[in-house]
Amino acid sequence: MTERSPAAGKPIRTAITDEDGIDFAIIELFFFAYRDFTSDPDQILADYGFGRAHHRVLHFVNRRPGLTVAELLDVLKITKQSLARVLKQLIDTDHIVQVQGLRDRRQRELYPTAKGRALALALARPQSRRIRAALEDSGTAERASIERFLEAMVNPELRAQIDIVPAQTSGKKNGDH
Amino acid sequence: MTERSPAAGKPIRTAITDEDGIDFAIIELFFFAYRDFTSDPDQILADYGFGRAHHRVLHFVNRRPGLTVAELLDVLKITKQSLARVLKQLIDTDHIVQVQGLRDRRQRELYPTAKGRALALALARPQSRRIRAALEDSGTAERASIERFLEAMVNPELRAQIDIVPAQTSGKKNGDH
DNA sequence: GGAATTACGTCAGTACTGTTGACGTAATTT
DNA sequence: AAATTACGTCAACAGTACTGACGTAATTCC
Repeated sequence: MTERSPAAGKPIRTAITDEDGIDFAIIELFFFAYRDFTSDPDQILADYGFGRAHHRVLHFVNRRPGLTVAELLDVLKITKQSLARVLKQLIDTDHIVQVQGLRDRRQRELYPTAKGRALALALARPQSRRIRAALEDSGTAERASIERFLEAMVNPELRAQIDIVPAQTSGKKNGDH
Repeated sequence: MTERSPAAGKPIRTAITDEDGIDFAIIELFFFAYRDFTSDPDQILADYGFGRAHHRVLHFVNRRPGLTVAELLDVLKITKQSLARVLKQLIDTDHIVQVQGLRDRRQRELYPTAKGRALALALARPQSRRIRAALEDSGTAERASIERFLEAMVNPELRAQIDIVPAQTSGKKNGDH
């Protein structure tokens, strides 16, 4: 009974290889890297009784203050109901506030509070530290390669989402005059 | 009532920036990239009634045939109970077989069946295609940078897990004579 | 050889995040 | 005035993760 099921297929004893041109090396690296990348904030979130979903909402509301619920759903690619619970908790705990839209009063613009801003920063800090460490000996060229790669991994139709953030690396700040 | 909660904090209307040296650009790219990276296999898995957990188990059993349950738990960093259901389903559907360990008969060595091997390949294919497309115009140097970066993102203590896979890029196959 | 430990399976209970579908309301558009 | 849109909410459910506990067979320790 312990051995194997009666009519089971035979065990394959050779490791899967890069046959068929499958890039297992990067597939696996990506899995490990993302697992550890998310583990840092997870520990902080646990103190607040929050999960990864809260983190994502908090992140994007801080990155794009004033975005509407519909826009947030579109960025996160989850359903309204999934967002509802999480968003409600963030509002109840005063991390996020809703402001009625000016143009369209049906819309709720989402903004972080000072508390929400602080938490978003606290969550991003270890992740950024990890990235900085990983790029330690890398020059700007390597960094550019990595950014290009990650961007190219995103579905083309959705790449627009990435660029919504107000470019602020250069001197171009707010104000359009 | 629609406006804002009574004693809520004031909305912050400026976007979070790279102040404090936080690398939001890569944090966000990593999120989008991983989201889309996992979306391809998710669709295939749905046809089988499987989820992401099944994928991960299937992947590692194919990559390291003969690994034990304990080793698998260590790689996936999940608990026994989380693995149990998923593994049971994969065994019941004849994707994976257990073989009693030779050295230690308490251990169950896990092997893919032909069916399990085929599914693992089918799941990896779109991911590999996406990676290849993302690396399209990249040379070997860029690829190396990206691999180095991803590896450096993994917790140092756990980097050993990555190297367990039998190196097979070079001619060194099985057999030690 | 007997006791402790290990590897694994399993049961119970719970939490978080995600899904679909339906319904209501207020605001905007046609 | 009617249709549509943006949002909130309710119900029901699924997948994946957790903790803690218990049992069994095999191995190791003394």
